[in-house]
Amino acid sequence: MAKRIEFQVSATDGSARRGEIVTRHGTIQTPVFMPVGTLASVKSLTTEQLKQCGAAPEAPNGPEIILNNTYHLMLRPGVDLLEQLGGVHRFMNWDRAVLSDSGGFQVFSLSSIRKVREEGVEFRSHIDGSAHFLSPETSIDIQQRMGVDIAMAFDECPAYGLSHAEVEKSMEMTHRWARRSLAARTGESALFGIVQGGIHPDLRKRSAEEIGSIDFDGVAIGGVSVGEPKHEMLEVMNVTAPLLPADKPRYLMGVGTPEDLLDGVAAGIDMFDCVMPTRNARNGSLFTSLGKVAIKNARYATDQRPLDPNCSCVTCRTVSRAYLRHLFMTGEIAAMVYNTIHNVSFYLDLMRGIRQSVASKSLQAFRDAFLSRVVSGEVDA
RNA sequence: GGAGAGUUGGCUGAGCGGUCAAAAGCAGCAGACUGUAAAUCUGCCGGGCCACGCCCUACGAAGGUUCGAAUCCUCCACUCUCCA
Repeated sequence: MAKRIEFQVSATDGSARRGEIVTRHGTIQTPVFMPVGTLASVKSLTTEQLKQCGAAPEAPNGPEIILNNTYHLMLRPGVDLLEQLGGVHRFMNWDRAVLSDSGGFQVFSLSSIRKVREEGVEFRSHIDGSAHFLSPETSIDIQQRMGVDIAMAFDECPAYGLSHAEVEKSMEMTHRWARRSLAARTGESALFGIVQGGIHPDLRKRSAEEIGSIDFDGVAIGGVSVGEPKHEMLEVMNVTAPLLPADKPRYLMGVGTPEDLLDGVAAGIDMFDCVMPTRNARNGSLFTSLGKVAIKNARYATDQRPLDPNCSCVTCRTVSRAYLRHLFMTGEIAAMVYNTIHNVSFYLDLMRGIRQSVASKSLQAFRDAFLSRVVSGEVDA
């Protein structure tokens, strides 16, 4: 069988890497941000609208890869149906790459309705209470049957605040699950392992060595963005990233803010995903080149300027802040559409800028310029 | 003309002698959101202040009963329903 993905680094800037990942559904320029489409949908956008995100009018727009979620799709519409309908790509008319989360995050986020055992995790459906089981074997099976380009090993994402001993125990199980996940992989999906270890540097080191020694197609840092303080997340990232294999993509799961992305790339991360641009968009919190805009704020009621003067997404090209505020305040669906288009575009544009700056060895300058603009507070100027 | 019901903070609407500056919802103002149980959640929401407590003005208007009234009585104004 041909390699499931090919990863190549074309340039570096310090620890930062500029590269690309070739998949069966197109090539991904890295470092990359992957919008989250949990239920085979980037919330509030049609697949066509998603492809219109991003600012470069001449270039192919839209993300080159998105996420979906094993647990959520397993419940609805169910993997049998997805398989019967030709997989997630065909299902949502998406011809670019898809990475699926294994359900490991739901071990954390749905902790109140699940039971973890060595064999796997028993979930009670958050929809109807019915029992569902995910293990390394069943998770990988589902991900493969969905036809994703990149599957994730099934891991246990531990909560923040557990003791060293508890995190260690969890991590060791995640390591066993990692080997079981790889053993279960039989299809064409690439498979990434996930490093755990909480906020403990010694555990992160052990986990990076263990996961890095397994024949995965890429390695992820999991277990962050679970409520820990920012500096803890950065420390985990900075301790772990350098220990990961240099010839595989490195994926920081669930991160993050624009600043986090800059820090992550600087630490040598190649892939990110986060619900922040999409969720915040629906909640009226918009990222701009000049800082955050809470579009519901009264001061935008008569503001006829574009949301972000430096953005050329559909939203910023066509409507005013005043209109966006009106749509948001009145609960119009279009508010979420416009807001999501912008936030996703902003993230894609940010990553494009980051990639260019790594290629030209100017990431630090790019970062400084970006942050000085964002903190200057000129959104309302 | 007759009988009855009602008038509460921007709106709807609880309260029916003290624990009421007055429930709840909405609207409004602000904040949060990091591998999505999120178009969600949280806080504020009469005014003032040397502000975790105090003062002022408040439940249609005016009088009254009472130690104490949004709550009881009198009268006035207005609104609504039904019967002629």
